[in-house]
Amino acid sequence: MLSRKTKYGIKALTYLARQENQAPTSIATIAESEKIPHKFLEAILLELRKNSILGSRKGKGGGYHLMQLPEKIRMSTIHRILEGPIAMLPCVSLNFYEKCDDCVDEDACSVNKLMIQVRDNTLAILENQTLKDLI
Amino acid sequence: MLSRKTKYGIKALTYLARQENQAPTSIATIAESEKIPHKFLEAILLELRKNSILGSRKGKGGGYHLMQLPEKIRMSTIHRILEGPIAMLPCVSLNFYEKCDDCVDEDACSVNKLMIQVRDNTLAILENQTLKDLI
DNA sequence: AAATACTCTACTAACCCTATAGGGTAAATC
DNA sequence: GATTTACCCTATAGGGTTAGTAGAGTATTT
Repeated sequence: MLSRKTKYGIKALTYLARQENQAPTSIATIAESEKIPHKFLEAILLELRKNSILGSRKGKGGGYHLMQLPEKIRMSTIHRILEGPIAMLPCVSLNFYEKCDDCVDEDACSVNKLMIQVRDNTLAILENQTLKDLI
Repeated sequence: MLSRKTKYGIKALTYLARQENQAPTSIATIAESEKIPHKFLEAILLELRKNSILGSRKGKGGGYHLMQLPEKIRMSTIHRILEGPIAMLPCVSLNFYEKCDDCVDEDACSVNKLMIQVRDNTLAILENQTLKDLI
């Protein structure tokens, strides 16, 4: 299941992507429009900023804005930042690989093979879809 | 991320599927071979039995056995029993549908559309793959 | 200077996951 | 029919994560 954090994050990003001008949008504006708890959204946008997805401006008229064009922002990137690995198992993850405690032979593991299939498919979708496609 | 419960469950099922005869296999045997905590495995197999995936026999020489041929057991079924919905969001689930609190218009929800794609793809794999394919 | 709005730290309640304990019950074997 | 084997069931506990809250601090614009 997708965490609320990721869900809120994607909704906030699409909100920003729908804005026509580059003017900053405040946390409060996004929170109200998308029905996201203000303080929770605050933390999410901060994390996206630290990962160079968003930029921010303080002071009056400040807020957040996208650092790239919506068509340049892949959903796989967003997923990895907010939700973590795309793979369903650590032993199947490309970016966060970890060996299983209980697995004697990974190549012979039935679960491993199945989940690699799922990962490849999900990854293909998330790499292909950009923020622009979600508008 | 896939829970250990599901992972252990699949491993146990493939172990049973690999057995040539129909003779019952005890929990202890599976637990040792697959390095699964005995008591935890007990609960998992019980759940699979309640869902008619497994049958059991008590007493000496007893144990668990598959109720259907491996090629008849779809991974989507197993996933739904042990892990729950295949969809990443309740509002995207076919079997466990639930409306989102924060969503005003589901048809206009960007996350919803994205996750429907992911679900359709994952589902296709899990419906197609059977226990026999995992051996 | 004052207002605005982002930044950071800390905290909490709730929930789920994993695992364990211990006894109860049914059935096969001797 | 006693014993053993192995399933069946309930309860519980620790740890970790998630979701959300609170409040003070800091930077910037008007």
